[in-house]
Amino acid sequence: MKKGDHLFLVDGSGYIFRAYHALPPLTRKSDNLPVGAVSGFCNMLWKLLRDARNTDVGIVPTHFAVIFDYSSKTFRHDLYSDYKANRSAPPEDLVPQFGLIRQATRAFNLPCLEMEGFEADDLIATYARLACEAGGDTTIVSSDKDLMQLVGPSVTMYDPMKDRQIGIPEVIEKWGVPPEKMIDLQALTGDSVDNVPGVPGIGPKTAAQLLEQFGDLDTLLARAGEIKQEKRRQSIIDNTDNARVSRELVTLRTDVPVSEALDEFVLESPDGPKLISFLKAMEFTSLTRRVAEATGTEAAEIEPAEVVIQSKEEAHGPDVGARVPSSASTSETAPASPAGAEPAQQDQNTPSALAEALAQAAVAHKFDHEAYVCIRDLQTLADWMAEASAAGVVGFDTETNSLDPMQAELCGFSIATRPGRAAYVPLNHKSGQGDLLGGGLVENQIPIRDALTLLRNLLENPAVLKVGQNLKYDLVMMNRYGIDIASYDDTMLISYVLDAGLNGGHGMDSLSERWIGHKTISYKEVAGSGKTMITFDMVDIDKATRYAGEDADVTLRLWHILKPRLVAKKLVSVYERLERPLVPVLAQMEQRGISVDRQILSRLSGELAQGAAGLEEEIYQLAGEKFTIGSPKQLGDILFGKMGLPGGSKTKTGQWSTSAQVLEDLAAEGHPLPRKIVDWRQLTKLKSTYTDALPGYINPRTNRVHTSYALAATSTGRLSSSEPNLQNIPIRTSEGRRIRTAFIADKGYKLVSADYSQIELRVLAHVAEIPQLRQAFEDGIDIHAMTASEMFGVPVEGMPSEVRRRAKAINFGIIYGISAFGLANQLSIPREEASDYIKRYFERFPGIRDYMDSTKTFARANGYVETIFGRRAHYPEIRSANPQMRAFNERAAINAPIQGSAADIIRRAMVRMEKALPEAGLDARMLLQVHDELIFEVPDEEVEATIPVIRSVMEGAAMPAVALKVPLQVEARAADNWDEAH
DNA sequence: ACAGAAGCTTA
DNA sequence: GTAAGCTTCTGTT
Repeated sequence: MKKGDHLFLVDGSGYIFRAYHALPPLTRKSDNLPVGAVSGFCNMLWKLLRDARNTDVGIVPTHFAVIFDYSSKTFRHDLYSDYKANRSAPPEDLVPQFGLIRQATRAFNLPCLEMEGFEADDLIATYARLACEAGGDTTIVSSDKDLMQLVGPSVTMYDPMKDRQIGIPEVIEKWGVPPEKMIDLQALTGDSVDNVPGVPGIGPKTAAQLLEQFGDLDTLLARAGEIKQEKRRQSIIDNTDNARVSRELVTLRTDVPVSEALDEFVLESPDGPKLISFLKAMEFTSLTRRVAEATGTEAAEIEPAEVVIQSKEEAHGPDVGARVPSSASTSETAPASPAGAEPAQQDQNTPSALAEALAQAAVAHKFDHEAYVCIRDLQTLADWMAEASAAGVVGFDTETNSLDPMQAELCGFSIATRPGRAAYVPLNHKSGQGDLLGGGLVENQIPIRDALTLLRNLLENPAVLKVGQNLKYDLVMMNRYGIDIASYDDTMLISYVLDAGLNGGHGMDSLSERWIGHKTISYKEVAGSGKTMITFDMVDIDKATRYAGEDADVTLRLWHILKPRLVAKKLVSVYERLERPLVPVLAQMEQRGISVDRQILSRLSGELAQGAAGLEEEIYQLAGEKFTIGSPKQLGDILFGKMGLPGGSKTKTGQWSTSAQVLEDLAAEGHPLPRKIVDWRQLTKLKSTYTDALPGYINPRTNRVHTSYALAATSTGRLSSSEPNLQNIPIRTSEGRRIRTAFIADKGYKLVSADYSQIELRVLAHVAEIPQLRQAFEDGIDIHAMTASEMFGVPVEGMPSEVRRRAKAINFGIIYGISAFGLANQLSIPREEASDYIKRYFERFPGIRDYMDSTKTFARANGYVETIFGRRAHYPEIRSANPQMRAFNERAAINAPIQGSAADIIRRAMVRMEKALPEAGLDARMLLQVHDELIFEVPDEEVEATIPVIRSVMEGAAMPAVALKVPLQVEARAADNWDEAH
């Protein structure tokens, strides 16, 4: 958010009531569902978004959010227990519309905000303040007088029903005081609707006159004796305290601990199909038509969305009654304070106190595996589904017969509704004693179709938050059974955002020990290990219930503990922008997989085998005996013992090093054997790791290779790929590149590879603000040649390639937290010479040294470093007393913001890409990510149209969160195989 | 059957 | 000099 930006904040709850009373009642034709307020709300939003120029606002918003009351119970009740006491419950036919209007907001692709313990007005006040501080303007879409105190030079209000703007003059005209005195005025007049006492006998006219006379409330109260009118004087003196309390009640909080940053409210173009789907479900025909026209969508082809109608008990909104989470109210045990947490002393209803109580309950509630329920009939399952949806948050876990979600079959699933309360639903457990065709199905399991029908309602209901641990697995799994999970959190990812780089990892077992102090049942205990390991469908159902129930229970508890910490550490937007949305994107990519040509690999494998066999003969000849070439120990004995070659370095275990570097050096001295070893290693490496292993990963069902991406594996924010790792497919040598030719597009498709050019150096130029680097990238100059020219005074024209090569190595060295030792090794030059290069580099680019020093200082002070998007990487050992350890952590800390920022950028690109391609009407499918490269499968005839979309999404991926001072450049090519596309 | 070291592949 | 994962060999469990 910056100067010139314009934020619209819609008072959603206020609008509901006004629309309900002002507009004629309207019901959905098919089932008499009341939807009058929803209709008014949708029309109002559409008008604001599409026809802003035709309304009195006349402004096109850049940022937009809709804000709701969470419930009527807020911190104000503790100031004044009678606050809003005389409010009656909302009309029956309004209640279901609370939830529908929130769904409408999401259908419009707009942020939908609410916070327990605060009124919508407090959130509005807070965001208006934040916008103002960022230099932006705000329009509050509401006509509520309670919000008028916020009006100012950069904040106006807009009444959408009267199409009228309310600025400073309008406030004065209506109330007789300027906006900044509205609080004092309301404190005097009170509010009968909200039961704010005020001073009896003082109305707006008198209040304005008194404030005019005395200036402000405090002065007025202090000098009340001067008031001439006897009754008025007495009333004010008698009600001094009431006036003060009233002032507190009407003062809006501008310091709500909001979790979303303004930048997350950037207005995005409406998603035509999504919106139309909702409008159709509501049966708003004329608005559906208008939206279809404006977004160029064919409405007839869109199915109505499934909308969830909330009951009075589930609905959030003003006056539907405070919801006290069940786990807080029913926890019998006295909550103990978890390590490092402050005891909750403040009142129970502030959001932080509530979260604290829940976190304590999650730790304190004791584990009772026998209490977990095993669900074996439909009615019990239905009851649990209802309990889960009433809870609003549910721990969820699937149990399957394989670690590979692309091959696994569902064995059952578990849910938890509050700490200690969980259930397992066995669906596909087999008995050990089966007939010849295999184990028979155990009796009394709910038929999988019936169970999934009920489960679907829960998983696809966006009003219920599903909490998983490594949810990508369950997402892929449920996807394969035709279910799309909506609204979810992943405790593994929350932990990763909080603690990347810290000890312990982010698996459920270690999180449970660390945060709850509870050791979970290990998988080994239920399924055994090694040869005798059984698949989960063979596990005894009682055992499975204890294990699976605990998984869901622990996951939900961890969520109660970890989620509030995101808020406290201001990492919510990292989680919600860079982690959570990537889960379904990666789930899709993994499910798509990529085609690999078996023939090419097997032909290559044969050639490699032949080459290696030939080399083996020659090696035995030269060595004079047969030995295991692949054993560095034996090889070392041959080379440095038997043959007496000059031994280079030794490894840390005291063995002779036989690394490629050592062997290359020996070869350069004219010894024939080392060269053969190097070549042999290359061939056997390619054969065993790639040509022989890859075909084994081809999924028999899909005929494609499906890698698995880990989101929470690296300290910097990069992804990792495994089983198979498709991020280290060879490219450097011509032999290796032949492996890439085996990665092919389907018939009628091309592979498109799009990679960021020099993204880490560009990030470095941005964060360290190096003018020459920035200029060079701006001008599209060869960056390594420019560096060489600056350092060695050699003109770029006709520069010897060796000079450029050295500069390139130095540029990379800088990114890796350079050391003279490392650079000397890389370039095979003396350490003194490398040292001299570095010194010269720092002289030419002093900003680099500043960046490195300030990063080290920051890391030492805080124990972590940050990317440009706020992701943290922890390096606690940077304070180590061991100089080697310390230096290593310093280099890692220097590298992490660079590598991590680049990783964040491509993550943002991937999240947007998954939406942008279909929005552009393209069938291109994103398949792979290799750190700075994305690989797509694109229909032949769409290649030309797709590449510009890919480029623009990738090149613009940092925006609008960060305006890079250096342009990003993406190179994209299409071909039949990966080798030619790259 | 498992774990660590060494070595090699990628960005 | 940063960040990963996989294979082989080797010694321990």
